[in-house]
Amino acid sequence: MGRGKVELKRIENKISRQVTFSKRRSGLLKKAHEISVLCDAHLALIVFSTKGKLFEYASHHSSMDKIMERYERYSYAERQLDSESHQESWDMEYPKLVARLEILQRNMRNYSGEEINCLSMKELHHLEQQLEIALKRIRSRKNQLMLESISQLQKKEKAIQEQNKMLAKMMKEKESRDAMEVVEEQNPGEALVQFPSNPCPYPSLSIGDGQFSAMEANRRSQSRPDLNSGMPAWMFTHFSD
Amino acid sequence: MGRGKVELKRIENKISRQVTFSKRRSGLLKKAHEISVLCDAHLALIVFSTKGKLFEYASHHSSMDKIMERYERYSYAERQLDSESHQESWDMEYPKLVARLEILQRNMRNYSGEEINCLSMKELHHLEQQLEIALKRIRSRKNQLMLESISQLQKKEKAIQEQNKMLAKMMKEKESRDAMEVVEEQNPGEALVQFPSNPCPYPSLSIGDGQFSAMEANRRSQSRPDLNSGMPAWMFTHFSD
DNA sequence: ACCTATTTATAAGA
DNA sequence: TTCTTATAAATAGGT
Repeated sequence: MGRGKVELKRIENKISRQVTFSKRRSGLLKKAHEISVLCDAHLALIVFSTKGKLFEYASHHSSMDKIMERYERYSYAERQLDSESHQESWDMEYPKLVARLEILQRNMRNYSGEEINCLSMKELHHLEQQLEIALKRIRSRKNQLMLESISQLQKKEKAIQEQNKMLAKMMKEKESRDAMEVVEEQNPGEALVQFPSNPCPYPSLSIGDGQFSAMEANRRSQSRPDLNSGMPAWMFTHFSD
Repeated sequence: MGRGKVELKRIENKISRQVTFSKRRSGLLKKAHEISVLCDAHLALIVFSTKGKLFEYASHHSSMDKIMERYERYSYAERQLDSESHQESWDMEYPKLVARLEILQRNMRNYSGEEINCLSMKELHHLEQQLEIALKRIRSRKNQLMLESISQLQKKEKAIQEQNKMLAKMMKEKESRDAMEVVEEQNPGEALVQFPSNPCPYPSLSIGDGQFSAMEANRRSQSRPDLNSGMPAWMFTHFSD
């Protein structure tokens, strides 16, 4: 509709794209409003421009949140089925864990808001089960992290012991060499036992440090009150944070 | 656009409302798609018909979830301020519990998004504890509902037994009266025992029905697959749903 | 932002 | 629901 027909493809000219966006956006919002009034439909419309500006419409009936909440509840069943298949593979990759947690949060949202006053027994029960699942997953992930940490620690322990042995051997050699020198040169001005200035030519190892750095590289650091009762603080010191 | 002009008001005729809905819905979805393609806009559209059927559109760029998530991030700051004030009191009434759950979700949201890839042990642990708290509340609420239900049932049971007694008494009286009549009138044409056409002049009572109607009045009714394993379905029959 | 030739959407009817 | 068609609306391209 307009002077010329338009192909359904991205408008390359930035200016006319912007103009078209503005025109069609208002058209879309208008039509959304019309259908909601004429047909008594509940609807929500969210539009982000290319530049990230937000425009939204929600029918008079309900707020954006209400509708999104309803949507999520609606599509819960399907999602559940989607993720059901992953149920088994528990050590799933991070992206999947992300997705799962996203769904979980969504579900939590569903049950909050004014409606929680009116949650039925069934819904409460459902929620409870979801949370139980969430907990299971989180614990499984925690466990995985701990096991990884333990195995890392064990590796490092081994490496350090290796180093120890080596050092002990070096020391012994050095001692015996020194003793020989003392015997041969009789020069008491020198220190009897002298380590090289860098006593450890091997890569420095410290237990429990940095083994998750890749994983946790761009985590935001936020100060939150620490509610970690039940696990003594020292337990966390093996995990970079 | 069409044979006649239309006023912007709810179409009262149910049939034409439905027809208009169907037509305009597809128009709206089409336009939504067009603007997303032409202008490279990210958008999400959710439509519920009056009867509760869901229609949705999400631009190719991102899933519905992504867009809703983005939307929520957008309006996150404001919400945060709203609920911040409720932070402290812990054993609170429902409205406050609602607020608390909102905060919980918030926290969950914090841990999701791309950032979740990098959750640390500490953060996982924190999350776990929050979920445990949420579970506690939900269970406590469930318990409360069950206790309420039980006491309601007991009340009704009593009332019905009361009624039974009364009916039995009435019946007995009627019988003896009839017997007397038979003796006096010797008229075998009439039924020997005749209840009034409405056998129960008392308000009809049914166990376990409607005791939560006020609370659950405006819950939407949607058919979802029942995932409530662990509690037999019949258990829910005492709760209106 | 406004204008208007055109294209599109759709109301009514079948 | 789907199709047809007259007409109302939306809007592309221009100012």
